[in-house]
Amino acid sequence: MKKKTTIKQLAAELGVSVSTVSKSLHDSPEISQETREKVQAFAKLYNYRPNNIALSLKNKKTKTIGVIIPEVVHHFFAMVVRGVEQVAMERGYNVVISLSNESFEKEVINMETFADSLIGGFILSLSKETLQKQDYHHIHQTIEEGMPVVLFDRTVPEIDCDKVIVNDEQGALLATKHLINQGKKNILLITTEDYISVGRLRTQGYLKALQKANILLNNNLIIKTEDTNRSDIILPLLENELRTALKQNPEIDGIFTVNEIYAAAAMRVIREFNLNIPNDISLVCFTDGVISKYATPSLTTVNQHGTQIGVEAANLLIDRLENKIEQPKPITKVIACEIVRRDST
Amino acid sequence: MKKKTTIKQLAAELGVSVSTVSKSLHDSPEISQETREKVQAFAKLYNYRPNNIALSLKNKKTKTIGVIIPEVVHHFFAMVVRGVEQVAMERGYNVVISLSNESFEKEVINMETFADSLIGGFILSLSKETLQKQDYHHIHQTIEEGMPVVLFDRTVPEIDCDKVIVNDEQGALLATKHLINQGKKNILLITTEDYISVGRLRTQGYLKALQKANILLNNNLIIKTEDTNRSDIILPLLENELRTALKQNPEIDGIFTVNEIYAAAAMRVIREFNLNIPNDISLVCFTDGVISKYATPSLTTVNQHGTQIGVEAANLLIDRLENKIEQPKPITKVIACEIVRRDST
DNA sequence: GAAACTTACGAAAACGTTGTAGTGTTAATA
DNA sequence: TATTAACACTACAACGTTTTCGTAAGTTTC
Repeated sequence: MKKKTTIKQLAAELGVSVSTVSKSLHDSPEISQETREKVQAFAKLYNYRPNNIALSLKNKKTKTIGVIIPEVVHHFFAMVVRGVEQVAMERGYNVVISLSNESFEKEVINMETFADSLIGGFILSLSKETLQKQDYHHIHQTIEEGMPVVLFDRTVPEIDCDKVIVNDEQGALLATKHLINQGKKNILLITTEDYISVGRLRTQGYLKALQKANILLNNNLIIKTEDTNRSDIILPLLENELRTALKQNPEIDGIFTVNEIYAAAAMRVIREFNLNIPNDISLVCFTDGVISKYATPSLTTVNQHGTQIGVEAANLLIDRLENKIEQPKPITKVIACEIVRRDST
Repeated sequence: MKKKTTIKQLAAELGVSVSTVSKSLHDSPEISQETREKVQAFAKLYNYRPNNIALSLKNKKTKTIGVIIPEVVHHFFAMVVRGVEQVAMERGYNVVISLSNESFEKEVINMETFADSLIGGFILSLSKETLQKQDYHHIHQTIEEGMPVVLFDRTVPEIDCDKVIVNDEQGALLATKHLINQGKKNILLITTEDYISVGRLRTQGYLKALQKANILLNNNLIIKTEDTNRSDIILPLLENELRTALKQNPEIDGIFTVNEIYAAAAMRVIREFNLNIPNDISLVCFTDGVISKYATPSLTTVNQHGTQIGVEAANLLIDRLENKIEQPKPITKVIACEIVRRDST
């Protein structure tokens, strides 16, 4: 077991000082060509690689960005991570991912642990619990300590920092309009309670689309559910509500859901009623994930460009870290959504 | 913007030495009760938290474990990460996740960057490209440098380290037996080429189950596909092969696929043929993910207990790091699979 | 009342690296 | 010949922390 080579060891082997080695490796003109080449050859031979911990201690900063997401087992967040990772790699940064599991407490602990150690800045999406509690002291404190923070997707106006957000309202508007364009007039919405900002915005987009098309709002056609992790509890309730809605409003000819799982539940119920998708009822949902792609029929979705969000967030953060942005005021980037047409409409 | 408090600052404020502060914070008996309390109160007031980078430099080790997975947008790997993260949190470790994107080169770069800096040990699953190339020098080198490595799921015998593996053969055997128990006799297998170890093992399990039930192997009932990320290219090919197989072997009454996506493709084709699942053809697949759960009908699957694999891997690694394992020889833990019965059988 | 011991604290080295400020040698200039 | 300049290198502090080894006082012991 050979331990890692240090500059000191190289210096001893070569009979020169530590400084000479360090400078040679950085091609400093202070050192003669000859010595430089000798040192570099030796370093290569011994497979020398600098100890980043020492560097970090010296530079008071690390080339690591921390990503905190509520969930990994989640298509959208995974896509964002992929985008962040891609940019970080290109620009020479490491990515540290941590999960809040939608818990306020874990989010706080994670941020503290990260801030304590190796992180230059944060990219994060708030947990549901945090949004419910509306307690953002940990984020404020981190920003206070001079650490750049980029919020994505689940953001709040109370926090003053760079943000990358999905244009949820526009996405929902597109989706609803898409259904209307197919001649559908009685569109059911399955959404979440309003404290989830994205749920609220998507509901707004739906309403706006109806308004634009001069379709009168029918409150019976909106189902709002609690948004918890326990889909095994939520879904049966949701399916029941949907059955009732379909029985009481047989005129329903389109359904728009704010996520894939609700769409999957909707498909199940629609099939129970022996209705055909898309002929009897068209179906569109938010989140262009695996369920939509591989369902039969495949689902038309609203793609939120998760990877692109990750890319933008990472670039924003790294630009801040490297002082490449003159503008001191926080920047908000809005990523437009796009309809992915498949067989359900 | 208030910068982070250091021991030095506390010492200056209190008019004592740095050593006294450090010892007081660690409740050393060398320091009087009175001083200790004063220092601790001050530390709390100033919101002091130790700088982990300095600690790492001093201790020559960090409380961080690196996880390298081929993909985040993948249910099984995401589950494993969740398990690792859970244990790490409990035992006071950080988790750094990085993605190889199934690329050999990225895997190597990631390992080097990690090894250079902040990592105490690795948990990883080999990329497909690495498996194809059979080039494991980067892993060997890391182990040589004294860093514990735990391999999971995609492992190879050439690497001598701790491993946590899924009992793929047993899982496949269970799945096939499950179909046989339902009275199915002509079971089609959709699997990957043999260089993917898990594909090979699953194929073996299928064969073994047939043998045990005294069912003669029919080679026409095995479809092997390339396993690339480009499912948009692979799936249409696969679906065509499946159509041919169904036409030529109308006696097929069960299908077992080695992943969810192939199962989704199978569902699509079965529906084309106007056959009923599970009455005409029963369907079982590996990977208990979202597709199986939310499909209609929901799919019977082989659950690989991803979270548990992550838990075992993390515990194994941390035990090594903390020298809690006397046994110097590598340990291999085998996690059994389990059938999750749903509506497709 | 001196030796031995305890208590409570401080000085300094160490971890690996970088950059500033020297230092000694040789060569060019006045 | 003395002064200066260029060159090629070294010494050392610093980053924040822990820990070993002192070392002053004060306290016991005989």
